[in-house]
Amino acid sequence: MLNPYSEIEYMASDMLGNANLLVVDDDALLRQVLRDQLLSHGVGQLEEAGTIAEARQKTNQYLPDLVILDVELPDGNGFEFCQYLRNSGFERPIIMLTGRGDETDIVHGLDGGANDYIAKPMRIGELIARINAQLRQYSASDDVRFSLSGFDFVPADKIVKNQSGQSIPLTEKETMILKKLFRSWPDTVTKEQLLSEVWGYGGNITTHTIETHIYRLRQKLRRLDASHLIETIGAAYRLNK
Amino acid sequence: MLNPYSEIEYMASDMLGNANLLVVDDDALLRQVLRDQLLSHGVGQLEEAGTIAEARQKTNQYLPDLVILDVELPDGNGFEFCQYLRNSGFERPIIMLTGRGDETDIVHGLDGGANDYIAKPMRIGELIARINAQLRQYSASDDVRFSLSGFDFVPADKIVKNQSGQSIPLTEKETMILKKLFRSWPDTVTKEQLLSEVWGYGGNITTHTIETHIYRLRQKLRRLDASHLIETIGAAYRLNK
DNA sequence: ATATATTATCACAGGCCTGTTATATAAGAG
DNA sequence: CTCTTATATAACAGGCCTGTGATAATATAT
Repeated sequence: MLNPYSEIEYMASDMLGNANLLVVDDDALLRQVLRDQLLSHGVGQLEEAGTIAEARQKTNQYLPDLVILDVELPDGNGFEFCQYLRNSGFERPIIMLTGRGDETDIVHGLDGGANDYIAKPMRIGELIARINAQLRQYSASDDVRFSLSGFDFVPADKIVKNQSGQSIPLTEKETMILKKLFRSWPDTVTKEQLLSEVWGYGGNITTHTIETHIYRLRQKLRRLDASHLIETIGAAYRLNK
Repeated sequence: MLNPYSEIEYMASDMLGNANLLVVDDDALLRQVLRDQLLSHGVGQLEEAGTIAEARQKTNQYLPDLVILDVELPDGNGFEFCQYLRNSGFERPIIMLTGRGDETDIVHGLDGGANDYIAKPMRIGELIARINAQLRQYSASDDVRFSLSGFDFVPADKIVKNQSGQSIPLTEKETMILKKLFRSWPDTVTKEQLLSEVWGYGGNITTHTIETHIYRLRQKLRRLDASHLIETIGAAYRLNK
């Protein structure tokens, strides 16, 4: 299981850049501070809500990658909204924010489906780090979805969608290849990387097989007007914006 | 995406009972406190290490589901060991524990691959809740593995292993069915649940198809001397210890 | 510019996956 | 105990997946 000979250095990736966040807090001043800080840290997209009603609407509309949720809100409390989200099938990270740091509150929040719980006044660097940690872990979950320039890829369903709602089914191998490409974006992925990631050690496969699979993927993507999505960079492939 | 009509109440499941934990701390007294508390909360299995060398050995030997890791250790620091684990391919939750609650330390720990970071003296209820939260999230990751009475199931590899090391490959559908069964254990899973979970709405499938798949699964399991693993309870199935 | 190597495209075929049909066995009702 | 229903077992066949062989197009080198 453990491979002590790995030569790849662990690097905390900055997930914030591709993330779409929702901040739910009735304190407009705090929202502003968070907005400034998150934007300056390069957050992908940022939505805000001051009430639970608004949060509910924005969650549905934007399907954020992560929710930062205050406990005390004018039209209800965050614990209930968190549970509502979980009951609705929302599986993405929720970080609760609160003025009270009581242990019972923390336990309540976490047991209610929150992934993390931070007491106010929070330190912005810690918050960013915790957001990154949550996004990092979520990116390894089997609920994860990827989006790039309007195209949605849902590994669990093995489909790619375009903005018009057209959807194309993928095979197992195609899904694994695309997953690797999305996870590595904006970096390139060599054929050797695909070999070891998708086929593993047992695979008695040449790189030519990969070329064929890429060809088939491109064929399917063309039907979604996404023929440009996979580009060839030397002996590697990369997703193109 | 969101399904506001879900009738299933979100329930924070207690993941601790099936978990195998490793506590790394040089303070024997603290370890004892943790051991008592975790055992009284029904932890599955508990290993301890006082040094990094010991931790390294025990991680390899037991492959714990979660690591609780102190920062200051006699033969090195926890940050480095955390990174070592990540570099080794260890993807399971790591919760760092430390006397210092400096923001830089927290950021350092989280960016170094830790999933959570708690400052000492920690409150035991919070620690338990955070352990549960991490295990809960990990159980949705695509790295997850399941074990029951000596049989290992690795969804990502689509295989089942027994203790003698024999391994049987599973098909896609078999893997999904077994995943649902393991996730629901020790509860039963009705055929209707399998229908909606594995085939979803589009599936024009009768419950008889499920019976066939269960039959095939049992056939494969028999080759591992695990014929007893799937039992029939009325119109439902369940994993048997 | 020509030769060589790499990548893209296309067709083929074996094999595995999977839902169905058919029959046997077991469970449950009256 | 008998009849009825549900579940288990077994064989079948169509279809999809996937690696490979063959050829065309493109890139790279000399």
